[in-house]
Amino acid sequence: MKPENKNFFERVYEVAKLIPYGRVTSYGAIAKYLGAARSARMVGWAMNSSGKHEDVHAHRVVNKKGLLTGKHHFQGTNLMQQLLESEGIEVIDNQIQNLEKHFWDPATELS
DNA sequence: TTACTGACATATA
DNA sequence: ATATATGCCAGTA
Repeated sequence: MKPENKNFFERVYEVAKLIPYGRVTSYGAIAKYLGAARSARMVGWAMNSSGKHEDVHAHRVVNKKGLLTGKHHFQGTNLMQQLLESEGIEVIDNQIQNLEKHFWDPATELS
């Protein structure tokens, strides 16, 4: 079955749901996995609508620099950071430390 | 309808 | 290395 049948957004949601505990990924990685490496913005936009998808771990999706750019869109202020820290990820000043260590690439992990 | 914005990334200067 | 410009698609004004 071809996942391509689904809409771009749904695929983004699926990948976001597949992100394992204590791992993070980047918009570009997801976009690339979906075949739209240059549509990273859409990934973030999809996350914006993730409010309808509770299973989507939007807080585990960060930009290529490991910077919590989307934290501003979360409820409070440091909710996203605390969630990541709660998973064992070290986050300082909205930036993930040891990003490579926590990075989770769908194209690699999911093949 | 067109124009602008947006949780990014890559290319070029 | 930093700064500026462009692309991607969808939503909102």
